[in-house]
Amino acid sequence: MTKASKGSLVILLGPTGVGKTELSLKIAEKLGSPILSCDSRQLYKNLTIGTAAPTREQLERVKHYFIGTLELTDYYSASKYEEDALQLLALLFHDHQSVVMTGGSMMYIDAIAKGIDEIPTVDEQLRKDLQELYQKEGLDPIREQLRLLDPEFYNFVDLKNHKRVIHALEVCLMTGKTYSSFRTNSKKERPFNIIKIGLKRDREELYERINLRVDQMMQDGLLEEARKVYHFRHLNSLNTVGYKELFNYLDDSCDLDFAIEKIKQNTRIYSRKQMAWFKRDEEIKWFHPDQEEEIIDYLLKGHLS
RNA sequence: GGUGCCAUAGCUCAGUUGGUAGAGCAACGGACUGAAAAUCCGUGUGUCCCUAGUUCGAUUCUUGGUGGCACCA
Repeated sequence: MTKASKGSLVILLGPTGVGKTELSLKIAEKLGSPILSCDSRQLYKNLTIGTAAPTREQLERVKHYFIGTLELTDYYSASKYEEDALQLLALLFHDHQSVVMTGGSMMYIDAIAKGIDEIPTVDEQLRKDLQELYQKEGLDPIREQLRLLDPEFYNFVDLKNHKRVIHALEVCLMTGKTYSSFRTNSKKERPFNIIKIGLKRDREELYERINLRVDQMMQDGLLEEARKVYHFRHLNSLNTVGYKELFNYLDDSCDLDFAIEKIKQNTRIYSRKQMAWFKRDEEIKWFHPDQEEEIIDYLLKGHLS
């Protein structure tokens, strides 16, 4: 099989607010590609304003996948995304030479580009039970069990991070094997080329865009959107910047201005975490979002098959 | 105009019986494989308002300013 017949996945990544959506449309139009969203929150229905999902007009310009396809109550994960996206890509590469993937969910991107280890999905009841134990007795008894069942991971893991500790124990209890034994950390081969384009702005510029975007979201009716999903507030899908802060306001535990400031602040912090993650990825070729021509040049001259 | 109180980190404030200072929040750095917009870890960034004294040494005490607040006119 020649390189040319494989097809190319152009991954457009970068921190929130940098300008991925608009640029992804231009590039997809230029390449005649569909867009595959890689955003752990835009996947959900009814979160369009707060997640800055593509607008109806934008969705009409280019065919999008993985926007608003999940119910707020649906369970989802990076590994499920890997599965779903790979399946879809196999289909799309039948009649497209390239597909544009865009989004900022770091682990989802890596799940596609590098793969994620095969770890069994945790049984719902077991998760509930451990959650209950954690609520009642704290992390100590869970840590202790993990120490006995998987000393290797116990020594490796951040013991203060309850999510990691609990998940490792879940897997141990469910499979009867150590969690470590599932962690191979190997890079998976993909049947397509991968080109990573990173979008970057000066911090000051990015922060200003984020602040303005939050104000715009409020004008567009974010508060109303949050109110509509308020009764689902305990779900993971709504443990999301832009919603959790407004839920506090709706609970009467802070005033609206404070909630809005918190949204801005938490979005800025999130953007930094994204940059910290992306910084380590040496496969990324970085551009400013205004460098549309350069990016397309880069893709056409030798990088696209 | 008079009297009193205050001035310390980006903000709100502790504190130093005289040996150049510390909390919360913010800010910043990092980790990250099935909940990841999640979760967790780390870091003090400072003309202690200015000036002149006393002192081996002043952010701390004294003098005089400047600014703010309160009360009295």
